[in-house]
Amino acid sequence: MANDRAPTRIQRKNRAAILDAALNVFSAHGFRGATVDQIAAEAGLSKPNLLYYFPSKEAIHTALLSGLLDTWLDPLRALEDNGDPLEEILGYVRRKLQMSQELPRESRLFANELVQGAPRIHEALSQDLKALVDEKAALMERWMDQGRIARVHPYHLIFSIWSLTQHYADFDVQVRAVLGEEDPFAGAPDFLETLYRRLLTPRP
Amino acid sequence: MANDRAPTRIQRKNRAAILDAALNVFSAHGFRGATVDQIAAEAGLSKPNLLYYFPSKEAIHTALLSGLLDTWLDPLRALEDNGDPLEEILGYVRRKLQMSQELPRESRLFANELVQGAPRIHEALSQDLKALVDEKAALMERWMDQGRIARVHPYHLIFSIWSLTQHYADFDVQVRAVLGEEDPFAGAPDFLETLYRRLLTPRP
DNA sequence: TCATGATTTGACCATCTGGTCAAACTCACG
DNA sequence: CGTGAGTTTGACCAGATGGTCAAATCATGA
Repeated sequence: MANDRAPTRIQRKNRAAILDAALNVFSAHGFRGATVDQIAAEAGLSKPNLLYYFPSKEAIHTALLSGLLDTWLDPLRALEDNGDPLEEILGYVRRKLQMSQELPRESRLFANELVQGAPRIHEALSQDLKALVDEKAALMERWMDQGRIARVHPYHLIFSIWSLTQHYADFDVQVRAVLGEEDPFAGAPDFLETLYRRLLTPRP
Repeated sequence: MANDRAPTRIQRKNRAAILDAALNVFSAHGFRGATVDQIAAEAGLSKPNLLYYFPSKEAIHTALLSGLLDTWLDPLRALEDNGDPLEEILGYVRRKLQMSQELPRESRLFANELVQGAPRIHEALSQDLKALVDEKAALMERWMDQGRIARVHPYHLIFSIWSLTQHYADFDVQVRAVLGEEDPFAGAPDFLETLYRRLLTPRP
């Protein structure tokens, strides 16, 4: 059995292959829409073989989500009180947008989970995520008190960054259907920079 | 059989009940995650009875989507060249936000479909939706040419309105988990009005 | 009222799905 | 090379799922 000793070479390879395949399938069909057979096929394993590495479909999903949640929140964690507040926030926007471009599957994995009520990560949202957002919102509020950025509702400001950047990954089909040939990520960075500059530049 | 003659009273009632139940189930679980039994139960019908009114699960889904697409795009259609451009756009934002508040199931239905690659409405997106957006983007571009609103990429402007408003319906769980007690729709209208005023107010 | 079409249902079916298991195979290392 | 742990698989299972059908029930207007 795959116990909790140091993983063998084969274990590492197969676990990684399974998680990658699961990311493809879960992000494309949601939890209930994904099938173990499909994940196994995509990972190049038989179904029983896959279930030798993870005890259940649920376990794969959980492993994926919890393994990715940290990565997902890293850009926000990196928002700190160094230098110019506006540049800090613009940096966060840029990093988030870049993640949408480079990790669209991860974005859609979370989008699927959230839009369906987040039954499996609700706790992480109201614990870890809330704590992190509370902290960063407080930081932004301090910047506003000091007049270094314009005053807006800090939580809604954070929501806006999430929604504006993840939109390009989560609703990629729609964006591309509307834009036609034009690459979404050509115009997005400029648009978002303009938006947040105008929103947050301190006004007299 | 339910043919194409004028629908009876019972037909109207049951079809409506089915579509309402289907909206609940599809918006909560996505297409593959929804089951016919679940929809039938929620509509207060037996499964064979439900399948007497719609030939298949797919047919229910299609009927729902195409019936709702028009409603969904109405606010954008209402954006026209009357009065002040900025107020026109703010009105659009307000209507969209109101829809997120009042019709969250509809929003999540589309969100589910889009995030999973929109296999069933891809055509409507690249035909009707694209045409409508092209038209309204052109209108906005005219306003920008006339200096009546500040210049930004008109397509990304429209995407931003979609993402910022629908976020509150689609990712409701996350928003509420982070906000705690505070009602999301308390702060959202002000935040969005401020955002679009600052973004679009013509600058010297 | 009663005949006829509309509506409803229990029983059923084929397929899919998550998961199990014992047997077979492979690999690393003494 | 042999051996025991690690790995893989074909066959299988129970329950869920989309869908069918003939028979029963209901509603309505002539």
